[in-house]
Amino acid sequence: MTRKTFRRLAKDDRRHGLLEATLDCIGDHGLNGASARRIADRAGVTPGLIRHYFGSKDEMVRAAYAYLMEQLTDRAEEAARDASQDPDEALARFIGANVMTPSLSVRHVSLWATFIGRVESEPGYSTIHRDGYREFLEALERLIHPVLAAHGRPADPATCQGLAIAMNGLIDGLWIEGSLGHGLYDPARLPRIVLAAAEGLLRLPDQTLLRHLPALAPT
Amino acid sequence: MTRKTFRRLAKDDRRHGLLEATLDCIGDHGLNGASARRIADRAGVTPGLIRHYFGSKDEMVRAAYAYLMEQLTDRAEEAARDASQDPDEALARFIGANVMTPSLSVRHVSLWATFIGRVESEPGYSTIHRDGYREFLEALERLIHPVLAAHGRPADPATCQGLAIAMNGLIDGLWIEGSLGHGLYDPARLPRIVLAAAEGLLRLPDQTLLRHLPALAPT
DNA sequence: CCGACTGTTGCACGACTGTATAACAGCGGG
DNA sequence: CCCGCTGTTATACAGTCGTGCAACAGTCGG
Repeated sequence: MTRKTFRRLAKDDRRHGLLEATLDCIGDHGLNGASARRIADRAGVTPGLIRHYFGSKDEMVRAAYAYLMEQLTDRAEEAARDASQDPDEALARFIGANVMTPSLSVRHVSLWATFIGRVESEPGYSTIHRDGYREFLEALERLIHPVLAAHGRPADPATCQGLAIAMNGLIDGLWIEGSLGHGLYDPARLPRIVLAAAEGLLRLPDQTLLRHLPALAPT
Repeated sequence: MTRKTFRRLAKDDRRHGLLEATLDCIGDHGLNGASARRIADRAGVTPGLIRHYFGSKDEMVRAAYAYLMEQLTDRAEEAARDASQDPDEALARFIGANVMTPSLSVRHVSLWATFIGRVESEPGYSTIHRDGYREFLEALERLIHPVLAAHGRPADPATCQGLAIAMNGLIDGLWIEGSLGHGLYDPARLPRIVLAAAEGLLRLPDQTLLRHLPALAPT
């Protein structure tokens, strides 16, 4: 009986590996099938390490949720930062990025949904959810405001927030259904659909956002 | 050791009771904590009955998912059926109903999300999801078409479907975030927000849908 | 009122769960 | 080069999981 050989990793690398393995297992098998043994296996370690790094499996799953939300919001904000100085284009890029790969991902949606399903009852989840949602909403408000102002539309905070709430709903809903790829329509239609809808939602002139569609072309 | 007294129930009543208990447990404890013993307990029976009625626990959970989706789509279509002959009002009622109680329910969203999280990997779930989604989408198309036609807007099938897809996203997203009640805004604002957004999305004149807001007042 | 059908219980089984703990071994500092 | 720190493994444990099966008892037709 020879003992398994191993490498000692930097604290953050090991944590990172365990969190990724946790998300992989939850995505593949649900919170149910994501047992400590399976996760450890996927990460290439033994279950005891979970205790060492996170104290308990529950704590690790909670950390994985926060880690996922951070990934998602970072990616969205990065898409907006890529944009040129044009506020219209920035908004179009931000909105469009959410319904295209890599954001349009069945893995991400599955994980997101799995955690959302536990937000109500699992202690600590609601805070993680609220923080992620608020961050997304505020990013949206920051992008919407200059666009409204540039087109001479009312842009007071209350109006902006209401529009951001609606826009967030639109994006979330299309992101979810698009990612799940049920085959009822071609997901390639989504960027056009979402930008057209966003234009209407904000009462912008036709093509204000849609004309930036080519800029969204797959990298 | 005295044996538990019991009543023999009609097949459908017992099935129904088990499905409700399944959803209750999944809502409270997730797919994880919804063990056969706990579900049976909640239904007031012993775990053996699950095998008798559904063959296996997995099969019962699958049935519970289908049962939930049926509940959700039925409720939405009922809201539209309540509407008067006015297409605008019918659409407004349908849209609004989805972001008000009883549809706006953390229990329903939690259950829905839990199942969505498993659509990719759990055999049989994708069919249930697709059927539910298609039914919702088609209901939306049927409601949108006459409204577009009445206001002289293009209403060809492709346009209608694109708008229904966007509208479904809008409704879903607001339903989810609104139900979770994270405290970032008052959910009572949602009917106004969603109707205003829907008007813009469909390029309808102002107040086309919003003027039916009072008709949505809590029953 | 009784017999029979079957819905329902109670229990046992092996597999798997999370985690506590002791022993081991990789790796950096001297 | 080797010592010591600690990241990592291996093992044990009590609890829970889903479910197969035999016995019980409610209910209905006669």
